[in-house]
Amino acid sequence: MSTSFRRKRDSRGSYHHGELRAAILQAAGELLEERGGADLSLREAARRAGVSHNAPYRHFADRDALLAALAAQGFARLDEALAAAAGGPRARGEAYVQFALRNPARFRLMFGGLLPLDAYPALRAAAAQTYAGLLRAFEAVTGASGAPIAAAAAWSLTHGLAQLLLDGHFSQLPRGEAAVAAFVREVLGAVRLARAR
Amino acid sequence: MSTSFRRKRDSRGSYHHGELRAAILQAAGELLEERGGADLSLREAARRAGVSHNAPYRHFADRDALLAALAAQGFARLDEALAAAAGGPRARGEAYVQFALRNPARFRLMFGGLLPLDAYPALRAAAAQTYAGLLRAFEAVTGASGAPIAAAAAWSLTHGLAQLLLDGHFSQLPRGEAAVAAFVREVLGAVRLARAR
DNA sequence: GCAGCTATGTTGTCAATGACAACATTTATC
DNA sequence: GATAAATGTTGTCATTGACAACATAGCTGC
Repeated sequence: MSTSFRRKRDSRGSYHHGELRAAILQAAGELLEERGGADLSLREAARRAGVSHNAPYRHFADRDALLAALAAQGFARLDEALAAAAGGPRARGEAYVQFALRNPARFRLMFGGLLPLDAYPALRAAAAQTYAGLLRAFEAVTGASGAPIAAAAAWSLTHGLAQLLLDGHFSQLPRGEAAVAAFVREVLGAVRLARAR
Repeated sequence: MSTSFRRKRDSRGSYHHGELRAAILQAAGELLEERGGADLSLREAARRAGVSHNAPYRHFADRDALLAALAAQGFARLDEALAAAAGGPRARGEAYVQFALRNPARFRLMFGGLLPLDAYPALRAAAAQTYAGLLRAFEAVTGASGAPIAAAAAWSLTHGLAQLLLDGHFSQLPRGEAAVAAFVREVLGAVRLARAR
């Protein structure tokens, strides 16, 4: 599927690509999951998209800007995954962890601190939107006054669990997706949020 | 202080450094907090330690090995900080978050997934020891059977909170160390761990 | 239809880096 | 004291991010 939009309308190699920004994002996204964010090179993404080593600079100011775009894309996808998870906060938590485990490099890029959030307003906005969705979900449960703390606690719990699982810190866990899912349910279920005062 | 052990016993530039491994670790540790783990270069660490660009390779197999050593050092320091935090699990949680906020780059290196944990047994051991300490602390509270899940939940909560704070995801927070500490207490306090079944 | 403008790719180049190889100098061992 | 093993150094290479200069395509107004 990736070659279909490589050249615009004729197969003789035309000078302009036409969809290069998207093509680079796509190639970089593949590289991201293959090699991790730290080893993602602009030049290799360009090679994979079939363009010269400097072409990406027309669409991304520098390497960090490309990473930021990938991370923002990640937040958008996470939002979708959370929205699709019907059920209460607990179902959302499970979806959150599942997203992390299925997109490890992407997730690490989003939260690994490689990128200065403040330098990329679009990225910050994407992250803020994820948080806002979480907050709304909690306001329905705890009432508006207790929501911020409850949401922060729930997000922390879920996020930390995802991160620690990704890093392999629960090494006593049996292998297998089902076992992990059960563990996640158990951990999330072990927690009660105190009522707002 | 860093120059005192630079040359062994005479000030005429002797060929052998004598404490190079420690000196490189020290220099790299400084660079880590200044620039973050992603931009830490072996060559700059060497320069800072006053040796040639290739000297570090006598003590570290490659760049990742140096990072792994820094991370392992980080786990050891975290252990100390946690052990020093008298009081129940909650005090340990606060100490954990505080460690992260005071050593952001180190913390990210420890948990950022830049290093494949399994490739560095010493690193894995250091991380496992931190977890073991946590487990012990919880066995005293919840009894042996409920401890693993309770400890996992507590660690997840604390770790996630630290990570999200580091990334600046709670942007509505007022600035200042005291305000952050209060927020941490509030979030950690909002959670109750269910009793073991 | 076409003259020029702007966006988009390309080639050329540079300094920094990680890594390897070959060599030099110490320090330890017998 | 000779000789081996450690430890540092110099030399070199391919890769990379970034900048500059150039080339080509597609669009605009006429």
